[in-house]
Amino acid sequence: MSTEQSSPAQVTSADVARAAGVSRATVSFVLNETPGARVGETTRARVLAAAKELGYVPHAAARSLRAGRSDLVVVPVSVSAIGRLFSEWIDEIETALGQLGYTVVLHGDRTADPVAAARVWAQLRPVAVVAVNDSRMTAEAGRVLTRAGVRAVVAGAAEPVPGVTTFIGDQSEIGAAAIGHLAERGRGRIGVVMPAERGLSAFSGPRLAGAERAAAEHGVSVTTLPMRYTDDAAAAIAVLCRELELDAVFGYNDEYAALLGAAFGDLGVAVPQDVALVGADDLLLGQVVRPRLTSIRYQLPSAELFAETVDRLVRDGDAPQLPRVRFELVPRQSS
Amino acid sequence: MSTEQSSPAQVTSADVARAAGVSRATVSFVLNETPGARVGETTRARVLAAAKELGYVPHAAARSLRAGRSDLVVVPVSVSAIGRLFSEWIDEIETALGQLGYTVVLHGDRTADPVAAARVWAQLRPVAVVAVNDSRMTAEAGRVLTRAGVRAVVAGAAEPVPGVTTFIGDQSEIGAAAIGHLAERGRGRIGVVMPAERGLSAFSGPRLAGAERAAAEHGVSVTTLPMRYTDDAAAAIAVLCRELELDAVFGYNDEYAALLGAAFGDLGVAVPQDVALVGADDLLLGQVVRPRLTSIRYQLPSAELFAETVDRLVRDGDAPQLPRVRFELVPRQSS
DNA sequence: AGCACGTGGTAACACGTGTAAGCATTGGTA
DNA sequence: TACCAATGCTTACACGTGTTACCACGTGCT
Repeated sequence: MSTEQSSPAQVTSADVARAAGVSRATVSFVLNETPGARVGETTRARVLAAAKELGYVPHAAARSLRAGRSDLVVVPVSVSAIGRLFSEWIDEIETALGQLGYTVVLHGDRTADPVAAARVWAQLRPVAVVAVNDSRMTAEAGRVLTRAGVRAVVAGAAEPVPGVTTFIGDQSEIGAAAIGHLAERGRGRIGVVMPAERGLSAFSGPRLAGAERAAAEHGVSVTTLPMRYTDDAAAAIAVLCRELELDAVFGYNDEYAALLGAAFGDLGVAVPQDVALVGADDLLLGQVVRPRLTSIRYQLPSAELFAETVDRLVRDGDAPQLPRVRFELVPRQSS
Repeated sequence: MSTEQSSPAQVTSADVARAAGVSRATVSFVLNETPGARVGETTRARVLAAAKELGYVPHAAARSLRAGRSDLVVVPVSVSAIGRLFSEWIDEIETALGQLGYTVVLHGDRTADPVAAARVWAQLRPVAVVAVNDSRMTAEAGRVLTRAGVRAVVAGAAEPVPGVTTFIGDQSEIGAAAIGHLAERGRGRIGVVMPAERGLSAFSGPRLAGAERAAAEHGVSVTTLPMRYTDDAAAAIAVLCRELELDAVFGYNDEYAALLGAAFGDLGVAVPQDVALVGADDLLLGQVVRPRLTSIRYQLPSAELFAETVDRLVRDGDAPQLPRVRFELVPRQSS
């Protein structure tokens, strides 16, 4: 009944060695093309054939356990909480790091406690953790990771995080730019949309803070407008804006601003005549809606530069500073 | 200079054992709360204190190597290639599986060859691979994974994949529903947008096939319109539609349809009078633009049910069939 | 013959963990 | 006193891999 060739549950390099009639060490030399090792041509061919025949796939855990380090890069990010801008950037970073030989995985847990989250990442013993837009990368979280042998700990934040390679991009500048622009256009009673969705507070908090800072400078008033990303919520906020007699709204980003803009239209409120509207992130969506949205554009560092920086950190333990993220206002029809 | 308490590069359970003055086995018993093990109360406290003091984090690779299985679930998905609908669903699946004790990671490589991709996933020796919207989960890829000890291999596809737990949702029904709707409204010369973006062909191919099938049934004509997701490309396609005298367009999904709808507006082409427009995926975006987009709604199984199915597959090797994905046309102003 | 040396390969250890098996001590019972 | 059982802990092995050290075997040179 049972045939000899029924393969074991897990195909290991020992199985390949047995099939090729050589030792396990030889298999390792052939499959990894180990520089210093000498293996005969016929043996090499026999090993490769056996590996292919058995469908051998190396065990990354065992490999990294032995090597003392993995090729894993963990990127904490909640897929539903990022717009197109960051999605595409992260996609490019994955590709760029992949070409450098790293295995990138995204991890989307929403553990609130930074240290608990860091502990989860640390369990995987990655060679790098890259929190491009995750506010949980605190100094203490960084220590947990460093202690677990993570070579490159990178965070995007407004200010340097001690012990962490910080990549500076101050979201509050976005809020400030939006309010400054509206104030210059003569608006004085300004609403600021705060998304109620989970996972977005890392962005919305700083944007609001920047808005309030700029409002104080320009002598205008700011009202926070908590809003969920639904049709009904937008309609309610539009009504509220009219009741409060606001003459401008900063919509957090283009998605929320577009939704609110449509609600204004349904209500007969003219944009920008009655209410000026400013979005952010410069998504294509802002050019799909009418009136086209005034927005604020990011200039993120190229994925290649970013990947190279991570690679340097892993290999040398040090790397040149990444350029600061720059923001630029793009005026369109809505303000 | 050097103090005794400078901790080693990697804190292991042996370090904890040394600090607590017990054996490594005892440490394992305490930290894992091993059912059959008996450890005294004072010893237990000493171990916990030492672990906390040293900031010990277990090594997932070593653990799963010893245990023979990991708690990893790999979800192949390119973050930039999915809309809001799938993003939120995947987010919920992550949460649900996380509560069942799994560690979910998203992996976004775009290796074209299914077997090569499967080999990359297999290296991580996950306990499950869940390809909810990845066309690379072929029968052969499934074999590679099964051979590597993956217990649950799940795929979303139009037809059952041999050897893989398939979760049926036929994207071609979307194209068919759109064309059927347009034909019933008296449209006869219909364009079908095909996105040129990488990673979307898994969706667009079946949708086009369904459209062509329905067109043959209803005796209407179909023209494919390859389009990138940019303002300029949409404008060019709009001009093309006018030249070809099309009276309707199925826009692949709401995002592409909205972009094209705006281009029609700029060109003075009236929607739906001159050209009817149908999107898909029922994104909120479709209700943000004017006219509101007729769309096609998905009904995906709940994340909890999905997670439970994966869990069953892992534990029992078998699970009840997931409900088929249902599609429903939502008529609005654009058609 | 004796020696050096290149070639092709193997044996054995280490990585960090979980757990089965075993050992010492203690208390209770015959 | 002798034996059993429970308690509390340790010793030792296995998981799959990479790599260092070593061995066997020619072959050419002195």
